[in-house]
Amino acid sequence: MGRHSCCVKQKLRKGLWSPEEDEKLFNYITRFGVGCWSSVPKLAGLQRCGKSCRLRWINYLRPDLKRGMFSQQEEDLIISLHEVLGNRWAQIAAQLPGRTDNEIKNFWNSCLKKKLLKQGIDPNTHKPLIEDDVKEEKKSTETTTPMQAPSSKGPTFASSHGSTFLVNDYDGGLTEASREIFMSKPEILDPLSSYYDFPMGVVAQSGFNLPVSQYQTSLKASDHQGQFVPNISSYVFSSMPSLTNSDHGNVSVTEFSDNNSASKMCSLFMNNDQVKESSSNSSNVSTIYHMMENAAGFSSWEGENKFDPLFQFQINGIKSEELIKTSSWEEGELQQAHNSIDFTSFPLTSLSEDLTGANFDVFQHI
DNA sequence: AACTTTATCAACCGCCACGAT
DNA sequence: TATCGTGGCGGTTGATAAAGT
Repeated sequence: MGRHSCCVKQKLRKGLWSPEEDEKLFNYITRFGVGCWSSVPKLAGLQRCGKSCRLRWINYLRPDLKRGMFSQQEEDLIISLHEVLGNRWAQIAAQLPGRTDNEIKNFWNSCLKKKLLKQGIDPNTHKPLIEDDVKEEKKSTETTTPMQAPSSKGPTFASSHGSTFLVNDYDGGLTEASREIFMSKPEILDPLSSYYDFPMGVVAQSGFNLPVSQYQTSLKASDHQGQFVPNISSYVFSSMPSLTNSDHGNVSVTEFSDNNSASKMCSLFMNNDQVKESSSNSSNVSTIYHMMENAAGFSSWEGENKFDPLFQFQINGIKSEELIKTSSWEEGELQQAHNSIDFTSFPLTSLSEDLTGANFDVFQHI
């Protein structure tokens, strides 16, 4: 049979992640950044393979994940992009900030495919289905094709964060422009650009649909020199596998709006009763971290009541050998991490430079 | 209430590409 | 050139919740 997985070979843990594991991984990555995944489990004290850690971070722990229901715009964009890109979920995800390829893939397979079929559209070809096809499709909805034939139902536009691109021309052919945009130059579409459209400093609105997850986060945009500023406003680690939206309840946001975006303070208050309820409903709840942030803010975890210097190095994107030297890492590991940290893959790296002096406070540990 | 079916989604598997040696 | 380690990707599985009977 096939190869043994790395987890089997090394007798590592598999399956669902515990809140403790999440915390360890999150702690590690936020402090030291994303470097060599294969060394992460060892350094973070996890009995997992590097691949598993990577996946957990990308699909679940990353602070810039949007979570929650897909909006109609997102849904439309996914369909448009799928028409062009086929099952290239990673490329599709690159156009939807805060969404993971896994999430989009699941959404496609569980919802969008069926939706299109209901509308009489072949989810593989995006062409109208004839009667027999509908029956056939319903029998085998799981079959997919890598690259779809162009649509013949007229021009198709894919909207990506304020910009709309012609994907198919009237003949149903994929336009050269769209090929260029979606396939050769994916970076043209700033995956974070849609956040620029968000109201300043507004993290969440009342009734905001928080995800069915152990971990929640929200983002805000900043017009700060056009740079994206992630807003880590709330973290909840628990072992509850799926808190419902209503479990998280209403989230209220207060915006302090002065002219300095760096000083904008967003405060997020969770209803105390809801917090209590969430906690008491699960005896497994191990940790609830509730963080608030200032405009540049990010906080270290409870127990380290100071901002970690290496993290500061990372999030500010400033080379600082001095800061690194203060880390407790072994010399070799440090150097390796220093060399291997992928700043572009970490969402906090694009903080604008004028935020470098910002304070990183420890917020509230519930 | 008990059981079955369906839907959802986190996580794993296996393959591939790429860089280092 | 061959081999190995690693990261990334898409397909698939399996656990769980929700809905249906």
